[in-house]
Amino acid sequence: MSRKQQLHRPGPPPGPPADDTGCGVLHVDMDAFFVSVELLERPELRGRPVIVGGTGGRGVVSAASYEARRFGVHSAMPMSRARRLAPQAVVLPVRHERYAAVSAAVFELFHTVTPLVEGLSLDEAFLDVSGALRRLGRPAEIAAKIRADVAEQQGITCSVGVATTKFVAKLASTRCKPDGMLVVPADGVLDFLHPLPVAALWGVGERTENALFRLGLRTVGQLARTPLERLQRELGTAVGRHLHELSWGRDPRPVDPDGVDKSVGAEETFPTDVDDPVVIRRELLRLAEKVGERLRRGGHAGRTVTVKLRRGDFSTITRSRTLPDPTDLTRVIYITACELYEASGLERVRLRLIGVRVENLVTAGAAPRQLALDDAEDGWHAAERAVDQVAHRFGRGTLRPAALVRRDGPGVAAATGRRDDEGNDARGR
DNA sequence: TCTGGGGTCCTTTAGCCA
DNA sequence: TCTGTGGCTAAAGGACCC
Repeated sequence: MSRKQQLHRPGPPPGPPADDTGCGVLHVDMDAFFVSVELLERPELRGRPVIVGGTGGRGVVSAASYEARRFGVHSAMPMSRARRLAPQAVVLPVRHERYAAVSAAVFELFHTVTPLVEGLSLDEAFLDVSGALRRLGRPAEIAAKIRADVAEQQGITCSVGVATTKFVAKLASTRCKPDGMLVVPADGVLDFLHPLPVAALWGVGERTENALFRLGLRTVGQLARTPLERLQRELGTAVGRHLHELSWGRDPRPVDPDGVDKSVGAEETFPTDVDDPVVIRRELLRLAEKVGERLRRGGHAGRTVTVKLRRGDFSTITRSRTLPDPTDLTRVIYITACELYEASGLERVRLRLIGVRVENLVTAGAAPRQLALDDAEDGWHAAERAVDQVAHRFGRGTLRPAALVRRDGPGVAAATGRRDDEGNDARGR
């Protein structure tokens, strides 16, 4: 459960069906998705507090069953705290591939309703059903059918918000969880919105909520009646305008099925803080490999490489460099990341997390390349694509840079002729 | 209590250039 | 020639989302 989901309150009491005329936007949200998928294979756990999340020393909760939520457990909570709050809870590790498979099936079902499906994450999506009314019925009927089909075909429940805009549909689905549906009629938007707490608004997190409290604003209605200029002065022009628009139910964003990736990144929190540059560089290589492989798989290349370094005290810096040409090469990403790390002044500082990200993405085929480098680059491209293919066929890690092979690992380590902790020089591999 | 990992978007600052 | 200015881009940090 996200912080937003903690704002959940029971929906309106049952009454005559709300008027869904003009409510072409559906927000479908799976209930406790990761937990629900796990329960498909572990039905004996139904009705018990179940938590899915990182089981290591520094893990957090990814999803909690509604039984676990009764103990105050919610997503993003440190697992150590969750275990204290609900010691009897069953804790399961995250199995991303499993959730992705169920998610793909659910999205396939969405596409039988409308091609206008905008996924927000594995477990939620917007659907624009305004073009499907003649074929499938009124929006509320379509929503009910989706809920029934998901339950029947996948064995899990979802909640659906039905409204005129994405933002209101999303709020509506949150308010009717779990296993519910809520229609917000076009002429009832402000009645629905204005009593809600400001934190219900998309874009109001802890910081902004506190800032709004300092201004004496606790409900969406109070925010709506605050002059735009004052909001912009206190929160910044963009955020102030954004929240003011939302508070009046104005959200012109269409359901956009063609979202393109803007960046690809990978990061890792160490089990314990690390200050050994050799270990850090080896992790940078591993992360660069992961990012490079995903860039190539997605047909992307990017111009800007960013490294993220988080100290033991949680303070975080980022350092980035924009390259002359877009790249999808692990080698280039790794070299750049190492140079940024070395120039950061944090080489002997204890770090709890490092990350590598590539931004300013373009389609790989369209990326310009320096003529002088083309031959050498082609060689690296061929080599890295070969590694990708081996990984695809035999599994990740079958072929890997010598620097990533542990001395106690299977066989290959001996061939590198070096100690594991010397593996910091893969830049020349 | 002690904070993951994948992202997007916004703001501020600084340098470059016309 | 010097100075101011505005646009643009890059870099860095931070808030927020699921």
